[in-house]
Amino acid sequence: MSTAYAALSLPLRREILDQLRAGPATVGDLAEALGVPQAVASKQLGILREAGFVQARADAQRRWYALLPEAFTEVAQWLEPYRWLWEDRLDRLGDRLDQMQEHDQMQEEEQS
Amino acid sequence: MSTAYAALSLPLRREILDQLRAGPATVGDLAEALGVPQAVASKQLGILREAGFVQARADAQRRWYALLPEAFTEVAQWLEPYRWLWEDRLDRLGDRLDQMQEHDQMQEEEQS
DNA sequence: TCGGTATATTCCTTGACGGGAATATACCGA
DNA sequence: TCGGTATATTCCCGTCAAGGAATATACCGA
Repeated sequence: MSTAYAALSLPLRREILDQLRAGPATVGDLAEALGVPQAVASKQLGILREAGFVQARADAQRRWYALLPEAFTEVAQWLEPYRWLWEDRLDRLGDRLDQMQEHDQMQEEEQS
Repeated sequence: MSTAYAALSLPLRREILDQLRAGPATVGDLAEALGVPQAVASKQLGILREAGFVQARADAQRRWYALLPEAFTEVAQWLEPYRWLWEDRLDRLGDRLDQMQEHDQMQEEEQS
């Protein structure tokens, strides 16, 4: 359960991460939002924290959990070499494949 | 073990995928390249196939396994909404460190 | 100090996975 | 048809994860 991938293997943990996209939340908030006992939420948050997906900031008795780039970056980087696999299949329609020019000239393209 | 994420949780399976980036390979090839028994390779390939990462093409007794976009796309799409997390951190690292305390203020308590 | 609140941890049971060994299945060439 | 080759499947076992229940820990307000 140490790796980031293993942490993502449980749907509940992915739901927690999805939930945290709305902003930091406490264990109780997440437990209620996802309909699971407090102990379960706490345990899974511990695993997500250990894997580097989230971070806890103490505020008296409560812990505000928030997303952390760490593990996401790890997964994204592993996935990167496979990008061609699905990319030149998704834009199969426009043929305007100017492949991988990620952070080069991303000034004004908000009308995608 | 049904989801793509669960399939990625085992290092050996990720190694198989990495290996397949070089092109299609047979079970025996992969087993030898990764130093595992044939049965182990076959079993893990079955899991990867079930998860949609690879595809098997029969050629007499051998099976040529090749990468398949399916599951990669699934993972990539799930990861996409989190992209801002690590992107505007690689770009402007060091300025956006106060993202997670929008609606509460810290009162200089690093030594309590 | 004393509840009351919020979270973490432990114990326990059930179920599933990973890997080894052996066997089964499918196919080739002669 | 008969080995020989390549792969899949089954059985077994050690290990570990998930969840529930209960408890422990830490902190607040009065």
